[in-house]
Amino acid sequence: MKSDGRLARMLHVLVHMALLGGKETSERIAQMLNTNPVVVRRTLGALRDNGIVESEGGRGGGWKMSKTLDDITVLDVQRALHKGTILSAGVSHDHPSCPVERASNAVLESAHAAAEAKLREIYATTTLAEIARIAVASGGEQAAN
Amino acid sequence: MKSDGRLARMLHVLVHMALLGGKETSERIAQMLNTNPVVVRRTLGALRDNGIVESEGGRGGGWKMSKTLDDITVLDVQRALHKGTILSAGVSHDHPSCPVERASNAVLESAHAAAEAKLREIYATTTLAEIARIAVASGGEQAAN
DNA sequence: TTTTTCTGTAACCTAAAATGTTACAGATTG
DNA sequence: CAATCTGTAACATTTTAGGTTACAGAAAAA
Ligand code: FES
Ligand code: FES
Repeated sequence: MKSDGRLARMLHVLVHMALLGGKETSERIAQMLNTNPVVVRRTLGALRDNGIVESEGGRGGGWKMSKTLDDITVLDVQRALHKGTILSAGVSHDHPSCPVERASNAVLESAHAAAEAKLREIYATTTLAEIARIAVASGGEQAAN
Repeated sequence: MKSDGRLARMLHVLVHMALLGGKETSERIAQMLNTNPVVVRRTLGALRDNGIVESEGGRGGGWKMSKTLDDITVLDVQRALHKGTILSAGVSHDHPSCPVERASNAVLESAHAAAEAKLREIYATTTLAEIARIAVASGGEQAAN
């Protein structure tokens, strides 16, 4: 498949919106993401349904944040975009009654569950404010670009 | 894409081969994986190139293990199948000069690196013998199936 | 009230990667 | 030589994110 870049893109957009003032239109966000307004509406729509941003139609409308960067974690955005687990184990279903297949799957699933726990822990303790801080700190020189 | 079940399948096949005697043909393995002999050759071929199994052509040929279950870890099989990292962060490349995009990507990559470290640690300390033990212990009753 | 500017969706097409399939070439044994 | 295997090439299929086109509807502005 094409790799899933929604989480990275949404983090980018949210930090952008918070840092550079207020409302942004789908068209402008599409330009900064190098894509199409429809893709933006689709993806930001999921964040709206989870109370992270708000949208307003009509002239002068657009998107704005519903929370501050301090009140949004990476995990919040992740959950808005994908229900269910973050990682998946890639098990096999070739011979469901076979104990060996079940044991193999169980080992892989348990390992992935441990890795996912680690990932969720980091996502849950990383706020978008932290990303903004890193960006401001590291991007000072290149900001004039 | 279709989800990648190669690791799970290969664990299954290797434990099967070790437990149920010696040589197996691509045709027989394909039946137990509910697939095609060509898929089996492709996938087992990667394990052969990494010294985990050996193949022999011609009449009476087939596949057999090059090591014991104790000497193969899940990580060995993983590395034979995929070079490079296990997890990937799904970063964005929409605006490479933007410090915010870079910070977002960096945070995601670092989180995934931590999760991957956990995963590799488990893979590296789990031998196929352990999978065999779990299968034998849990599958006793259903083995008659 | 008409025009302009936005969002919201439906209904496609495209891309990428694993898997499945068909068809042979080549090796090895009997 | 015949039979049985592996090794590959060359497709077709499946899945899911992303991209595109085309409108409908809402709201401000004129
Ligand atoms: S383009 Fe606006 S923050 Fe990156
Ligand atoms: S089919 Fe042989 S071990 Fe599962």
